[in-house]
Amino acid sequence: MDPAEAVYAVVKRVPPGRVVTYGQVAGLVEGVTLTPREVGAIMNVAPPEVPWQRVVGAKGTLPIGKRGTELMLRQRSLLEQEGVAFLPSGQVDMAAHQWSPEGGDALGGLFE
DNA sequence: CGCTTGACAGGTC
DNA sequence: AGACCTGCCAAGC
Repeated sequence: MDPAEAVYAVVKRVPPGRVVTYGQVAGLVEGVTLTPREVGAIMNVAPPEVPWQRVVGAKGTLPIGKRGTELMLRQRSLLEQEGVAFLPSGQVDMAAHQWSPEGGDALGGLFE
């Protein structure tokens, strides 16, 4: 299986209003050895059908830096539409929105 | 074939 | 709290 498709499959499992970290995705992908960097590189070329905006840094940070804030603003916009709360610092509220593969909705109560 | 770079993560200074 | 270093694996040059 191509690493890229494996990553897409994982990201697609992330429900709206939830986010995962690059490291998490890297660890969730089975059969393929990946690193957070690989995930990022793959996200960069992810097709529209993949909710790449739900993948954020370990601290809820958005991939700002190389690409400029342009991408970040679009990502924040998409996430806000899904009900994701952003901190004043411009990061995702991880405590309330980080997704767990086990049980998937472990933080569901918190989200309400 | 080896060095550099990369939407990261974690620990240390 | 912010800056810096190391580890990770793959792809590009």
